[in-house]
Amino acid sequence: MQEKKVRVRFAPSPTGPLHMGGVRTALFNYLFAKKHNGTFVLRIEDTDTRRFVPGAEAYITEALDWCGIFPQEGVLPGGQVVSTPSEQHPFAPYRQSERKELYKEYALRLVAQGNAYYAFDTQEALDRLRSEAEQRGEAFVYDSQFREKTANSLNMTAEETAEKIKKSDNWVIRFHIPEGKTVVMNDLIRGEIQIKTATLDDKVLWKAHDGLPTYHLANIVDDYLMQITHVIRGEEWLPSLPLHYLLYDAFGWQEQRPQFAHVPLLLKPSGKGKLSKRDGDKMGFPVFPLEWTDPQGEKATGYRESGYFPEAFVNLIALLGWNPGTEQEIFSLEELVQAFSLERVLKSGARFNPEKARWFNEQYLRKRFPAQLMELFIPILKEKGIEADTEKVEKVISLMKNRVAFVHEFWDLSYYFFIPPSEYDEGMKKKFYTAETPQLIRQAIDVLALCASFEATDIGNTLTHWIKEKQLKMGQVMNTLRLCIVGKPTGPGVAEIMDVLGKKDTLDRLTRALTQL
RNA sequence: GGCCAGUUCGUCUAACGGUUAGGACUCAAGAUUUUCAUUCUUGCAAUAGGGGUUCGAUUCCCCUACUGGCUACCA
Repeated sequence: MQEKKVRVRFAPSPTGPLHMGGVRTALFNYLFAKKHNGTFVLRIEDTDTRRFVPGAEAYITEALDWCGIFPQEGVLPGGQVVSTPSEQHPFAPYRQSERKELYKEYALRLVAQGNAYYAFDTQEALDRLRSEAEQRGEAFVYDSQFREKTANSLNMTAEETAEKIKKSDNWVIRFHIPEGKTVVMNDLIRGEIQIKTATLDDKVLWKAHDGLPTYHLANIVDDYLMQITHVIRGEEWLPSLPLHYLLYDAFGWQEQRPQFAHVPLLLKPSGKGKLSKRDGDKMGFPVFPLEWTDPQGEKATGYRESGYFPEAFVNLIALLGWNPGTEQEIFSLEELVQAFSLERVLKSGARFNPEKARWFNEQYLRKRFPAQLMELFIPILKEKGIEADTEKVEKVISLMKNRVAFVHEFWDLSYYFFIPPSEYDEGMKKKFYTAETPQLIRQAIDVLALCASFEATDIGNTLTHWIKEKQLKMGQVMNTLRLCIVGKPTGPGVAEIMDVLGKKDTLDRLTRALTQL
């Protein structure tokens, strides 16, 4: 049998910024497509005119772009309208708002076939029924029983229906859930799932207020037209899978029905519920790939702005709800493509762990060359008013690289390379400052002044030679010198620090310590 | 409430009927070191509970509990 070429889509709706769970869904789609030499399509599902947020689509494309997840087909970064089909975009357009005209005929076809019907309930009436049911501790279901009692095209003549539609815009098209059937579905991750149609309600396919299809209709029609072979989406869609199966049946598209894979949700780091947009600020970590300012002007930080490398971000979300079955944890995008399979996607939700996220970034930071990190650190130094020569900055980075997880953490740990100490650690002073200390510092100045090359190993040798010769204590001397040049009890080796500072600065700092300690 | 799905160390996860239940993050201890960090070594820590099936259950089945999702003219 000839296997169909794999075609997957990521189909977000532009109602706000994509959060990391959404990015992960996109990533899984992308990995699956690449792995099978297929096509990854980006489609924008903007049928909800009420929740549409300007800028959200641009955010989505930019976020994917930052992650290195490039769609081959569909809506591309930059947002240009691809309205006519081309070789690269054979099923254009890819925004549902640009495809409006197309859905109506499918809705009408279902009505004509008896799989759907016009309903005339008002929003208020339904709301009332729902709240009444809720008060009785029940749930209102728009099911076969209700269907019989209310005004709709099923219990009206064709003329009456036509009349009513003509007179008012207040009609919707609902799917007619068949009675007494069991829908047997298959999910690539969860296996077989069965559900009785009696528990399903007649979902709206066509909305009255904006004259657009709902997600369910548009999604199925587009997946069919765009020849999608695999639908990889979040677990929150599992409950509508039976509807979607029934829709494929009603259209007679069983053969073209894609395979479904519902990926587990990302959960809050602690407490209840799925990861939501608000968690980030509360817990002190980003939930968005990129910074986002909502229309009300409220800002939420992003992984990019928090100093994460895109590779680290992609790596960490890939391992939430999926694992390769080996002990490898660090993966490039290419390696992920090779290793990925839907079979190894977990069924249960994954709690996001900010500490592990930090660890991932640390791993990627260490892989970077000092010169690369320097590029990122120099702007931070500039902000602090430091104009150091690149050779020195690169040396600092090399020395401090394995002490930080983020580039922005360099400053707090290495400012003393650029600014001489203005205060000295009290604890250290107590421990190492004695009556002989000034004398010791003067000697050190003399010894170091004679040090020819002033390179770390030479400084180290010179100092140890002097310490041994004078029968001084290594810890005592080194810590005293550290106190003088750094002012605090942390950092790389004293000789290394002196190397970076250079002879002049080192001696200056020692001299200054003589009067300031 | 109803429907669906899930449940292995605190967290992410491995083990697809037979393991001293493995790894990673975090934490703790030790070694190295002039300090701090790195590095290395070691340690703490889990199969939700109860029934079956089986010579043998983390693994298969059932019940309970808990968790998550859905229950819109939102996606």
